Amino acid sequence: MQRTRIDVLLSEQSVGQTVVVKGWVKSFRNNQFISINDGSCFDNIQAVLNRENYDIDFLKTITPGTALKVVGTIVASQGSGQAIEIDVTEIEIYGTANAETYPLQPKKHSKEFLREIAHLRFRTNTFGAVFRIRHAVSFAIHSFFNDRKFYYLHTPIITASDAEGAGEMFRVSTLDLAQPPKTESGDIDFKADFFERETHLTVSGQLEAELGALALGQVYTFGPTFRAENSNTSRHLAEFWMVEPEVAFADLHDNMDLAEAMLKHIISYVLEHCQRDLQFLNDEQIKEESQKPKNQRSELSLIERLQSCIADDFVRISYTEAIEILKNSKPNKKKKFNYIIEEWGADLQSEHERYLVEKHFKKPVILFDYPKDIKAFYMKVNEDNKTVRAMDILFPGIGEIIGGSQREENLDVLLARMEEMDVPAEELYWYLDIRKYGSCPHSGYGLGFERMVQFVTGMGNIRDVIPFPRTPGNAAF
RNA sequence: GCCUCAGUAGCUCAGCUGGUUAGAGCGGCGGACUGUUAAUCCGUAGGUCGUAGGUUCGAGCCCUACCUGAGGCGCCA
Repeated sequence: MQRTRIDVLLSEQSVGQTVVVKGWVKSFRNNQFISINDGSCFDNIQAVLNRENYDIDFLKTITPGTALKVVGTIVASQGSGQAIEIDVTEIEIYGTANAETYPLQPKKHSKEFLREIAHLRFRTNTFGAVFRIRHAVSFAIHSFFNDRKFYYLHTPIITASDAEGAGEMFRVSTLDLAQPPKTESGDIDFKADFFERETHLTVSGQLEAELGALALGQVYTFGPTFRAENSNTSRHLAEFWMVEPEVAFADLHDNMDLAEAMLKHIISYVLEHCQRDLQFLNDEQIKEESQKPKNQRSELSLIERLQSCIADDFVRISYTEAIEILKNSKPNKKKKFNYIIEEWGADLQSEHERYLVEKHFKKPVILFDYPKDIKAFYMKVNEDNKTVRAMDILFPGIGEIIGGSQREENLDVLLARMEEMDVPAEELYWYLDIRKYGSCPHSGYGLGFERMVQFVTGMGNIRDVIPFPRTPGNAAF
């Protein structure tokens, strides 16, 4: 007999039907009630057995974590916690979980502890919900771009270019670390390496995505990205997933429109398809915050925050306007900021971004037209020759979730910028060729996938929204 | 990389200004009960108080170094 998934069983509620359910024991009460979860949904099914029919030593092997099969009839539940339950006729145990050593107890565990047992944390309510939602976010991204006729482009993970300027890179090499081959001048001889040149893990697929966009029209990448920065924060990973759409003939405003529509699509999709999981995370966070003093609690619950994000247009203001707001803000005047905003040109710190999003506007903010000196070489220079067509989308609690720009399509201007910023033009000849032959205005952005999942699930630490986080000093599992 | 805080039983934590046998809840184990909802009740075991030094008659508590974790900052997505 085919097994029935618990999500199907709970939604169909076919009383009288005989079913086979396979899953893991959440709890076993009274030697009679087994709560079983199979990962198909948040909720468990309660299997009820007649303890008279079983040996006590057999019943003792049914402990939290045990994998088993039950066969039985769906009946209306006599208890109040659930509508239906299974009247068990047969149990088969696949794998026991020794209660003396199994670390997951039916009690609250800290996220830090669960991070140390990341191989088991999927089995908890919280992480089950988080990883079902992570899947939904991923699926929503693909459906959004597919519906708009974007092509999913797989850009390389191993890259030879060291010129992307997006941070420290991880080296890829098959050379003997202890005794690498040397050139006559004593340098490491990468000609002897696997790719016959120096290679690293990618820090961005953008440059390659641009190549695709200028032929396929509109493309997006969605893949792993690696940064060897020594970043120790709740929103940085050394290995993370990034979504990078790139659109030909799009200017910065088209780019902002696309990004805002995408973010709203993802949020709507999750609100519609992950109700039960979201409700659980929502309630957990209310419970957690009830321990805190009132002024530290969030004004809106998780679900309210998500709903408010899709209800209104995001605020769009230029960097120059943002500086004016910040200059005149209370924390700036009272010198509460660690970095006081004094003049145009200052790079915004996360405290400033948070002020704009969380205090001043209380909704997502898109900042655009940044000073060129604080932005990357490939961003299009405005007519004022002071700013570039860059945009960052700032989200409450997360900060920068998207960074993007219209790209510089003019070859001479781009070359001048690369010269200014010490980006070696020879290495990027292929990137420049795009400006030489059939260049056109184009734009794109990068979305930090885990930051999006963080926002949607309300998880405070990015390490809790990726199955096996890689951070400085940590690559377990 | 910098700053701050923390590390006590398997987990979550208490342990007053340094004072004698280091506590609780949950979990484990043994038993009772039986339509339970992280079941309940009774009993019981479990700790080189992160590691290494030091101060002191005496250190879980004070000092130094290191390790680990968390929060904040920087780098960014």
